[in-house]
Amino acid sequence: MSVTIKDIAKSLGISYSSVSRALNNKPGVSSETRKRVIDEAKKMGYKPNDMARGLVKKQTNTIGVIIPDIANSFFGEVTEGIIETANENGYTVFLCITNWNMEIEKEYLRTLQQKRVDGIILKSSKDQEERRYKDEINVPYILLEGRPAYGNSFVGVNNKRGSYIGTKYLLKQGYRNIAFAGGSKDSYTNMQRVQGYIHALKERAIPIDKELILYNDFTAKGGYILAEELLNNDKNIDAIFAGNDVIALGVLDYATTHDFSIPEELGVLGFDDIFYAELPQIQLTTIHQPKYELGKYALEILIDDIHAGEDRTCKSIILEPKLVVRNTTR
Amino acid sequence: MSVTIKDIAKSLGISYSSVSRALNNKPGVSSETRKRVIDEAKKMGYKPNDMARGLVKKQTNTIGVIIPDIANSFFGEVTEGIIETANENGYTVFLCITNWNMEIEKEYLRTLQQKRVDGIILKSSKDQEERRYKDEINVPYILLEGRPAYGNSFVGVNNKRGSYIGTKYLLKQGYRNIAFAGGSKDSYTNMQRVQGYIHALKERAIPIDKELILYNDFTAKGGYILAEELLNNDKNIDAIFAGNDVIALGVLDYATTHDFSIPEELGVLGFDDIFYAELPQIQLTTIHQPKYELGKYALEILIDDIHAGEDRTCKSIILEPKLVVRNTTR
DNA sequence: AAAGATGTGACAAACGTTTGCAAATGACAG
DNA sequence: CTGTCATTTGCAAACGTTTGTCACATCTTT
Repeated sequence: MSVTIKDIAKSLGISYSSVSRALNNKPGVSSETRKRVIDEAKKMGYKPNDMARGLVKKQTNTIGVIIPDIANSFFGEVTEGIIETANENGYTVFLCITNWNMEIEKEYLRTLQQKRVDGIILKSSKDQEERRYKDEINVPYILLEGRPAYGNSFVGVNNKRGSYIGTKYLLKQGYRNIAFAGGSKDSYTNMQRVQGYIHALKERAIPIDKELILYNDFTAKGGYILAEELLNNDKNIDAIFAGNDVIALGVLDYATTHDFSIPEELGVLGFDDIFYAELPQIQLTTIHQPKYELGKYALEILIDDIHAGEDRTCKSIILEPKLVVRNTTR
Repeated sequence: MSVTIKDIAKSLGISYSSVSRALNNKPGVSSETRKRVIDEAKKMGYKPNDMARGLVKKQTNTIGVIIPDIANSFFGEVTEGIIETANENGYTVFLCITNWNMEIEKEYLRTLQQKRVDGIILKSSKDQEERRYKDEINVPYILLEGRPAYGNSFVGVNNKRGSYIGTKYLLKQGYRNIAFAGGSKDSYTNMQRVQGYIHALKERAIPIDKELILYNDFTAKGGYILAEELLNNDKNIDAIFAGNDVIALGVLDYATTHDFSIPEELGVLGFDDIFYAELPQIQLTTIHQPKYELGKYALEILIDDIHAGEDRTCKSIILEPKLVVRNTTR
């Protein structure tokens, strides 16, 4: 079928080990033979077979990345950080999208290991499951944005602090009845954000009203539904802290189509600072996460872990979020 | 290191060919041995090595997908169609993002072939280059959304017709000085859209003013720059047809921040119908492309081509776009 | 001119599978 | 009790590489 190292050897009348050495810039071949080999390889259109190579070298220079949703540009930007850093380090990224589906996530975890990737970066769709993976995954892996470390490396942001800052800001701006429109209740990230929100309220001795804390999906649709629910009771809600920017978008959708004036009548605060938060038509006030850096650090730690081999020690990196004020809060 | 088929064989005292047959549901082993093998494999945590397997079977059940930009949700949705259809058919997708960089594109093309993917779906960053690939790619591949077929399969949309419909609609709505804010001049897709625009104008005997047809990137920034240029001359432009929705977003950005009233004073028309075109804050009138289907058909054709082997015959699928009226046109 | 040092290239094993073929086993009929 | 099957199992080659070891030339050095 395709040209192999042996074909080159035969055509040049030398042994194929010499061809291999020539092509890999290994010592042990004269520069003259090396040149002949390289020319012949190009002429014959030789493409090394990474499977054969991987088989003997026991490494693939490939790392697997599993994320729930690429349409959410939060993950898009993180992924960008991962891929660029990977390429700079000579790794290729095998990107897997689970669509928030745990079955698919497990499937990918298996596939990646069968492909013998050198390491895995995982954002699980369900933080609870992560501890189980300890036994199932036997390559270096690192958890992204979820519950820190069950004996594995971790990169994430200080979610609790982020929503604490955000809630404090809303209070400072004079909002009094602040609701929380959360994502999945199963999400550790989400619950951390709720914690920060509660913490800020308690600090000001404001009683926590459980009915103001609702959960749905991390989607615009989820936000729309929660907004509808929150704005149609007698609670006089004057601000909604959304679990993330996508949710906030759904909240804004409901609010603008139902004539709530923003930011006077209703303040809206997001979390993530994805790229359309700053579109002039949207101008969402939000908590900024360093997304590209998240990906970059994840990959860098992973590579450290890979190089360290069996006796790797796990690390956690927690980055600090910050408030970005735009037009959806007064 | 990790458990192999030989370890299982040794531990069970049988030959490793039997283990292989048992694990692959091949005939030639008694159901009793099969059961013992499967149990032992699970117990030992056996994970087949896809590289070794791929080496002998000469197939990887993996297809490579190369796209310029995942942040552009047009590609995001197409990719979704590809990945889901692939999984349904037992294939895994190796996703590669080039960032509109031809160097990276070529690099990935090489990498994918070294990994011996069974086929490739390619959206090139520069349609011109595609004809060159004929010799460089020696696995089945299919071009996505660009110039149809140089002897390879193709899936795309009728761009010319799309912009023809769009321009006609703008005229019908009473817009008279319609400019075109295009993406890359190197893009065949882009030029087809320009053609459709010109065609519609000519049909109405409106003279073509070259100064109203400008090019930049397929980015929001590009759109912003072009809008600035188009709206600051004496041409009295009353509508801008953007090369795609992302460009349109940039146009809207400029227009709203510079007090053009939309849609009265300025009509804006996009192309693609990506998801935020329908956000209530945006409500962009645009030409809809069946994105998911584009990806789905691309994959299906590719699989056909793979199965057909050497004597595959190339196919082209051209889908029809349609107009979606929202609020950026009167 | 003999001995050692050096550089070049060939040979073969190994990586973890699949699979064609041969061998062993057992059942059953003649 | 032998011969003929069918079934189950084992052996070994193959896939395309990398790499340790060894043999051979060639070139110094004394």
